[in-house]
Amino acid sequence: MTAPRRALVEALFSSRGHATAEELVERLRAIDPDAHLSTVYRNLEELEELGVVTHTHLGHGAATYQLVSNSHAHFLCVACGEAIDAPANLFDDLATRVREQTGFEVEQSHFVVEGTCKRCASKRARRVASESTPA
Amino acid sequence: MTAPRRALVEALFSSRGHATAEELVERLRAIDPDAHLSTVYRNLEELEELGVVTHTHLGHGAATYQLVSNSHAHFLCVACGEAIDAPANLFDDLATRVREQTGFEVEQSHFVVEGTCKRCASKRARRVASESTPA
DNA sequence: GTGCTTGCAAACGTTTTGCAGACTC
DNA sequence: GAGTCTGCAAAACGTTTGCAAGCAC
Repeated sequence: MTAPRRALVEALFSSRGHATAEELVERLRAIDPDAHLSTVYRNLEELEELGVVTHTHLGHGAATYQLVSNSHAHFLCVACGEAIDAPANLFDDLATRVREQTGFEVEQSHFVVEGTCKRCASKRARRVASESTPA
Repeated sequence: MTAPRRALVEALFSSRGHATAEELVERLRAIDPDAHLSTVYRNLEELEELGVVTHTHLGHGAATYQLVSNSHAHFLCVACGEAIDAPANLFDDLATRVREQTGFEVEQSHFVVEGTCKRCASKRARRVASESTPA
């Protein structure tokens, strides 16, 4: 247990998910200005093997890392790119049904459901409505 | 409509999904050896804007591209990395429930559900069983 | 001929790797 | 003292961009 590793775990604890490696290293640098990105990646990899941490790819950019105990599914809006935490209970039935039908064990905590968020959906609905009632 | 573009659409049609940009350019090169990756990316981007194509990030590597008409959800096994096509009907209830509870419009065709496939799950079950009954 | 499309090469952002020195135990 | 972990620099990987030449219309 070295100092950077301890600091990384603390940063993960205080981040409640959605933390990229870049964000994590910045938090470490508040404590140790020499903290390095590759160290963060190496430790995250190790923590992931130990089953303590998962990562998620939200959209195109960098992956976000979170403690398994904190992890949850996400809704990702393809229109505005916003990531929304999904209530876990929504997926209970799905997981059961998938297991019955296909034998696949869904890991609820670690995936991304894409679509359109409320705001963008209603924006789109308004636009469509105005287009179909020409001046 | 240029030759490479036509060839790309044909390649997409014949690929039934799961085709990376790299794989697509290779298929194009069977017809035109000079076909270039950046052309593929540019055309895919355009086709995506037109709503003809979607892409999905399966695991860590390159994104896979598919025709919207061909598209479907995927199960991705975190143990062996295999991508399994998911039956679409599994997500109908989920989509309805999510809309009701959160206002989010799930786009069923374009996401990845992670977990453990049947084979890896039973492998794991066997391993756990043998560990708990020591010689 | 105009304007969009291409191939190329070089850049980009994220992640991984090789190495020598520093650390933990 | 042995072995792991770190910082650094450089590479790898997928993707994007600027540019000049080439093509469709």
